[in-house]
Amino acid sequence: MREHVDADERRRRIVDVIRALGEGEVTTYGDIAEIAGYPKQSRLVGWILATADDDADLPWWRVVNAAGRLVPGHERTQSALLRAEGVRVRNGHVVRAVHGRFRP
DNA sequence: CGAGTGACGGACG
DNA sequence: CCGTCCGCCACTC
Repeated sequence: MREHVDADERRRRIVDVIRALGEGEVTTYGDIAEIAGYPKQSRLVGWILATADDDADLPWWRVVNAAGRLVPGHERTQSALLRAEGVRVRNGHVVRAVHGRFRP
């Protein structure tokens, strides 16, 4: 029982951090995990986003990996959404965000 | 219970 | 830039 609660807690905190991302703000999986209080657990963030419902109200397009690489299979959609917020994207990578922790 | 997998990351070659 | 290892969590077989 304890385990399930902890896992749910982690998921909840991470989702909250992602929801807090604003326009033009780009952050990495690793930073989200760290901000949520679970450093080094970037895979957990990726898993949560990958299994999240489409109507989960999560700005997934503002999350990229440490190299700035866009989500495999969603580059078109993601780059369009990011560019609409003023984020510079090139060759499937975020070159420069308006806000956020991501730094090339 | 162990191996494999994944929208990850960092160290190495 | 690519591939390999290892570490991390959750989940499937």
